[in-house]
Amino acid sequence: MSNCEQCIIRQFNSLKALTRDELVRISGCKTSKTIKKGELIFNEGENINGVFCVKDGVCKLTKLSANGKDQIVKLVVKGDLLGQRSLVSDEVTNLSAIALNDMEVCFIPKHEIMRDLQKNPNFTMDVLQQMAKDLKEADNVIVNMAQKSVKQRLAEALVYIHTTFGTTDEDMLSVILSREDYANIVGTATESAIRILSQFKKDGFISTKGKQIRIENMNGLKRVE
Amino acid sequence: MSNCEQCIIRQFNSLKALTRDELVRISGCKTSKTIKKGELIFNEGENINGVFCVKDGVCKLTKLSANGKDQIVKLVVKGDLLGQRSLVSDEVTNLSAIALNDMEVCFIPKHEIMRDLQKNPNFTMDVLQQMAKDLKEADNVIVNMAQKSVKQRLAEALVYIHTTFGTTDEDMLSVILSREDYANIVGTATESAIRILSQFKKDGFISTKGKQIRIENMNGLKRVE
DNA sequence: TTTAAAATATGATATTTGTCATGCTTTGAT
DNA sequence: ATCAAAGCATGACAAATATCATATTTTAAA
Repeated sequence: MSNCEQCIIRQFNSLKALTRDELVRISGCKTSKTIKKGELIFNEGENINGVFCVKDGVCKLTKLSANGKDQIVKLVVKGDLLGQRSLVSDEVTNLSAIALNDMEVCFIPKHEIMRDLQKNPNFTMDVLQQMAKDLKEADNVIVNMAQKSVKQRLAEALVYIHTTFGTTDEDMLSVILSREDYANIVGTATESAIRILSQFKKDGFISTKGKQIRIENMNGLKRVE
Repeated sequence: MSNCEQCIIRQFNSLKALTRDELVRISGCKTSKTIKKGELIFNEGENINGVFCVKDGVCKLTKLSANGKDQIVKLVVKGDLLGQRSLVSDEVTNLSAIALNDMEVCFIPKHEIMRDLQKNPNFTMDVLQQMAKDLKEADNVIVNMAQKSVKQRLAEALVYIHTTFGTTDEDMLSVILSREDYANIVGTATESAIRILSQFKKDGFISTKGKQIRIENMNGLKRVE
């Protein structure tokens, strides 16, 4: 059983605000999980009752819309805490989480961490700060959705994924998404996403090798209108 | 000088979690302001350094997009706290706030309320809950923006404004927005918003009298595709 | 009250995006 | 290795939305 106190991942999220004693207790009650690519971590409408600390891998947070399509609301990176909102509200979650590659996560039950949330102001403030940041990002997404073209949004998504998740040795984006995923990030039809990616290839902005994508001209993408 | 302890508005936001002593102190340092319709309360990029407790009136939170259009991200009601995020982060605000009708607000300086945020866990938890709720709503807006048609979004906006802000004696929506505001809520061209409102009139879903709008057939609006 | 400016309305047209159809590739299970 | 299923690609067309032009109405200032 690994140990939260020694876990480096902690530094990247609100758990860094916990004291040594709190960490020891959390260490004792957490459960580690391995999640395979494509697996569901939790589903919209479930009661998740805890938070997931993402030690490795990436997952998507999606929400089913009325027309039956999934919208990807956020990509969650290594280091993030998943399900923070479940700590604060007793409602079921409004999002689903699905692994985009193999993941390592620790699950910390709500009732254990709630103690800390109530007693350690540093921890609470950190959670609050994280949520404020999420909210600000959500505002940006709203504005982009409302005011930018599909092509611009897709270009930005590629840049975002490049800067956030980085590249492989061959400069390929290290997070591999299906064309449908790209469509669900920018909120368009799958065919439209495919067409625009093809266009980007013709323009020399990207190159592809199977599902892998390499950005060839970052500035080109940033200038898309 | 009015008194926070006796103020009913408090019941509608996180300030309800403050103790009597805390309220007395807040009462002493707050400033009341009257804001006229159309006036700017704060501007994107400003350091607001406090929260506004909205005693009366409605305002819009907007964000300027790259193409020069304002996107309305949220409408703020009587009872809401405005600028909560400034408490948590030291960054300048990412939004502008503009009054949609005459408003009464109290401004509470950040350094005063921060004390409470750090010392009263009930208050902190309440702020946290409010932010979690805002975040959930923001997710819904993202999905709607991405997946629904302009017509659907505009229909929903009308229903939302009806249920949230209510109507006058004559059943007119009590919040009066320009067509441009409607366009900026749903993220479309002003002409498109105007056209769709005209269509809704022809369909008998709404009637208008100047800028005022009356919903004539709520179910019709809810069934728009 | 008059009058200019702003907001609303609507037509014509261009552009963007979605939908349906069909063929080609890749992937993964047997 | 083979084969079906899933994913990718692209054409043809339809629908939604944006843009530009111009008239009409409303609003607010002098």
